[in-house]
Amino acid sequence: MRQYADVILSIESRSVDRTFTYEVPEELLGKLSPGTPVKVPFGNGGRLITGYVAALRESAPEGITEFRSIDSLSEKEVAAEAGLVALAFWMHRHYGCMLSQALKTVLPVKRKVRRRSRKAAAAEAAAPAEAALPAAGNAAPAAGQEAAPGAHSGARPVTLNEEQRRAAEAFHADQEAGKQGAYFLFGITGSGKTEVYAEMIREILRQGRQAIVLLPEISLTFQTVERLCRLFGDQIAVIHSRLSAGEKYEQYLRARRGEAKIVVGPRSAVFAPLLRLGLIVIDEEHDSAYENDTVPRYDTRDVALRRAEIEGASVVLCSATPSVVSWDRVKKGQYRLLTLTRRAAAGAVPASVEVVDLRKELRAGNRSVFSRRLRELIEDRLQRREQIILFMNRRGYSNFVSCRSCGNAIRCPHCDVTLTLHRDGTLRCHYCGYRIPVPKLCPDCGSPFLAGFGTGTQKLEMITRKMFPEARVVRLDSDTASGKEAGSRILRSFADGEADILLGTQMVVKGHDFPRVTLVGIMAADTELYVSSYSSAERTFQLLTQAAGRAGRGSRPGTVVVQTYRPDHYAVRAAAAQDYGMFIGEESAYREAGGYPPAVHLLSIELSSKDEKLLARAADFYAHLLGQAARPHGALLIGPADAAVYRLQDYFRKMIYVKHSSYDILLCIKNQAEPAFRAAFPREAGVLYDFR
DNA sequence: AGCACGCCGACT
DNA sequence: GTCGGCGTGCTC
Repeated sequence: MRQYADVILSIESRSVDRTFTYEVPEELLGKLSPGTPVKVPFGNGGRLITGYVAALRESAPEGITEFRSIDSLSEKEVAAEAGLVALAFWMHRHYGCMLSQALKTVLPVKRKVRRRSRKAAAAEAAAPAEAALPAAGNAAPAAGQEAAPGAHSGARPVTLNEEQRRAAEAFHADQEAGKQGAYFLFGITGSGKTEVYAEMIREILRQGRQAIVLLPEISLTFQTVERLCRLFGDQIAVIHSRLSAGEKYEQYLRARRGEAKIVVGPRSAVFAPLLRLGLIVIDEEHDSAYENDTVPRYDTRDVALRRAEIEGASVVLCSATPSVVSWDRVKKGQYRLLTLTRRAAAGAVPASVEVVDLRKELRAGNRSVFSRRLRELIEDRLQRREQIILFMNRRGYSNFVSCRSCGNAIRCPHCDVTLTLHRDGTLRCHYCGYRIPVPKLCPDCGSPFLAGFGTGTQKLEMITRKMFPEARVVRLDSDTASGKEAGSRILRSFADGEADILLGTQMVVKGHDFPRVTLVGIMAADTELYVSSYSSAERTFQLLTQAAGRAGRGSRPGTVVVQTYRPDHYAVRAAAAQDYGMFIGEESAYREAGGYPPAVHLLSIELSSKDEKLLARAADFYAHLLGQAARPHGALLIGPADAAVYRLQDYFRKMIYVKHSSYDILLCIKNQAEPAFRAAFPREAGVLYDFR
């Protein structure tokens, strides 16, 4: 009996982007399965190429008579789980990337751990779970939370409130009935979602299965990681960005050997090779960190759902501010909804929110970044020795520097954006990193009258220190958090009460639990609203609600001050009212009327080139091809149009959009038009596809 | 990707 | 006359 194997080659080229069928030699019969790495002869020279078995077959495919034989097993490579191979095929189809790219994405990177000092190795052997924690972590309890003696001994029971218990029991009932499925755990900020999914994980462990917990950014969610480590001890393998490739691989091995039952990590952990996957938790489901920004541009939420389907596992998405797409699926019954409506900490109630109209402040003669109300409340909190968070969605010192004589703002020579002034006297591009010292004279007209406009976190820090000299202030943004563990160190010191005011960008609002914070100030609520994107209102609402959720998590009630020039905008009003229903109602109507996801599926194509003329020709040609492919399906073609930032790092960029109610039809249109485009522009223009 | 075959310019 | 440019095409 002859056996054949379909093999995916490790060659990244569209021309070999399919499987090739080889004969299985006698000595390899029974030794191959989907995911086995092999060496195969390929091409005229018959040189040996690494590939992965995709499937085994008993009969040869039609139309081919001559077969080469698999040479040998490839010992150097890591074997893939069969489920992950299936997932790679799905990603190949769903995101239009090459099979080899999809497979590479799904496989752990095998690399040796560099030899460490004997001391470090000994410490690790003594406390394996601690080695898995973020470097500075070591399961130190956060302020206001109980220390957990003997945390490493295993799972510890937690008491859930009535609501939490009901949510967990709904999951348990389904599990006992053998029903796998997708759930949406919708709970207001501070309602104790972590405890609920921890309970679900416990159920999965009881079944002898394993779980994956996905978090948006590990360094900024160290509190959640620590809580999970306290609950599950050394059953956890934590994957975080500061681990070397070898250390990551070691954690995956622990999971595959079954030593670790739970893998906690960022989006790439959705591919963790587990023996018996039972549950994937996606915490803070709405976070844009779940969208991969390089090829393949996968959406972790969809990958998780697909992987769970392949392996017969369940998925739980969690958020206080569900993404519009996920909520649409809840409404369509694709996710079972579990709801938490009350804050879990004893006596904690949702914060009260005050909206301050900055236009009125200006009219009243207050030109400071602090409204009178916010200033008053900060003074009050400082007096009562309670903590404050200030959120400002822009880093640097001044937004831009412009000339008072000719009015020109100083721009990046590589990107179509203005340069941001930083306190060290440099002008920086936040898109490409370009930096120069601030010029003495205007580069356009030679005038010495240059001035910075707008406020970033650095300037806010300076103003805050000046206005509240007695306050201890720390700043958290990508400038101060650039070091190894700088981000979590700043957050930890704030949690330990070493500062009164924490100010910074998005990073300060990401799901932290600081019970002593009773005031959150949102300095400019509407900056995001001026970004021209169909999802800017969604991002604004999420940001404001998450920021508001940082206040009043302990026993003292919290207050949130939202400063804005757009107090009438529904994203601001809904966030102030902490009313998700109000937001989603308005937002769904807007998406429906404008023809944006989830009302339709949207394919965005970004073309880029250093050659502007060539780019224009390529974009026109591709739009023409796509138009031809789209017409019979009645799909809508938009563009080509210049990207929002037309020039980025010396590359010009144009966008083409295709809209249709069916995802499959969008894929089909892309697949139909792409070969002709590639034939005409083989490599001069970069193309990036994004399916929503 | 890599390696063949293939048809036009300046070199020992 | 031949050596070699890289355009096109194929690889189970």
